[in-house]
Amino acid sequence: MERLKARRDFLNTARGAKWAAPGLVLQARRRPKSLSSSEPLANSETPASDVPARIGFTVTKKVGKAHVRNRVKRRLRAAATEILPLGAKPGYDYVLIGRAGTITRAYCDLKTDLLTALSRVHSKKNHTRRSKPPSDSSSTGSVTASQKQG
RNA sequence: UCAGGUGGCUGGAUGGCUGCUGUUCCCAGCAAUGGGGGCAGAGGAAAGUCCGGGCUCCACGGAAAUACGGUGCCGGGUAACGCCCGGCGAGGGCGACCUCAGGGAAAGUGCCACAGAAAGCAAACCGCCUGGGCUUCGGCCAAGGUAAGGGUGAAAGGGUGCGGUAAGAGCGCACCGCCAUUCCGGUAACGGAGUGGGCAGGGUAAACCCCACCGGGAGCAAAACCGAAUAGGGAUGACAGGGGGCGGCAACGUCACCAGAUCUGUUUUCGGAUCGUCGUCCGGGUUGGUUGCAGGAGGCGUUCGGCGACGGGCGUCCCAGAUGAAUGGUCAUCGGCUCGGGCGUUCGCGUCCGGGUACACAGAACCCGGCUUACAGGCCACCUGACUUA
RNA sequence: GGCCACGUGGCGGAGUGGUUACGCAGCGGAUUGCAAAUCCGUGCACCCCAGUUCGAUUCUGGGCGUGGCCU
Repeated sequence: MERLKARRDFLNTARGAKWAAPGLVLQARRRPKSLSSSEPLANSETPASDVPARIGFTVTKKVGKAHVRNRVKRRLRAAATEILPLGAKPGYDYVLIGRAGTITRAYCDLKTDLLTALSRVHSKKNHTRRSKPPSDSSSTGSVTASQKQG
């Protein structure tokens, strides 16, 4: 699977849908054609379904020192190569963010975390983060939030 | 047996499934490429970036000097070092052994708060003593000699003891310390012995400073090469703006009109500056790619020289090379750690059963020599002290 | 990866070898019918560990943390 390498792609993906599991955080976004930077071949004639999904990893310094971050990235990469061919959609960019609990979480739980995060992200794929949150949050909370914004 | 000291080593193991990077071989293919196999793949600190080099670029006549920074007992090792080895001195420990930025304070300057009479040049607050004067006989006054005692302080101008004296004082003597000098040992730092001097010269140089030695600056994101698309720069060639009317399907032709936009000086009048489209060429070089980039002050073994650091000879081996960054993920068994229980015990622990487990510190990024810091557990060698037994 | 700078109350921010200013914030009081403003008073600090020194926030060494630059 192709990897995300440029900082611009990571920032674009962070504007998409997001789901936080106990073991990881998943961000996903359908790739716009004009912003596909690292692929000069992807012109407008190829449909989006032929463009493969891409995956990137982010582990910040808050998680730990260098060898801890390496280990977190390896576990996320192993889980992604197992799970993403089952649940990833073509034309999407995915970013997996490691957390402090990634290194201690059991591997099967990590895989279920990734599966639920994929389904959650795809269920709210039409909404960006700026729009109203989906029906998970209670109605009173959304009302107060809208009142505060007003 | 217990308690220590020094030096060195190690840093979980095996297997199954499934991945990554480099390299090589085989097969298919014109090629691009695809499939399969073999081999190699993190550390003692890879860390901190604190020193020293290699290498690259810049500056420069070889270089030297000023400023600045660093180092600082002596001798050796090394490419070099602030590192290492051996020795010396001082301090600590019963000892094995450990620690030390360990040159110069009689070249100069500064500082030593508070307290204290006095903080650096010698002086005298309370005191002590002598003779004199006055006296209400309690003492007081001025002169002189002292620095033993008190008090302050981190520090008060050698220390202890004896003699000595009106009281005292290196005033005299003994020992210790200090200074100068001679001889001996040592390459030297330094040590030992003798003689002389009654003793001057407080501390601070991780305060300025003096002396000796070292240092041109920046760093592989250095540097070299290849090199698009877009925007922008330079040269050159061609065309020159806007809306309207008329003719024409359109391209375009023609007619008159307006001279444009931005910034700015100025009260205004009035000025000043910049700005178009297309083609070709040149130069620069952002994403990216290649080199730099792993055969090196290399590792291992052996032998010789040396107390040692280390050096010489011989043999043998090629041993990570990623770039959003590979060297793994997961499962099982064993091992380790830990918890609970049973048994034994020389009370240190051993063994059996069951449970848990995150399994020390920590991830190469151009390379090398050091230093510093972090580190569960385990192993080896030598040495010291105490106790017991023979 | 490489190269630098800085750590002082809750916050900002001076300072120097000898018990650390100042401002805002906090607390208490005065003033006011009640508040604000004003005035008075008060508490809270030199990142950590060693060394030099009689004495370290300062000087030196080592850690830890924060920030910046090169791309």
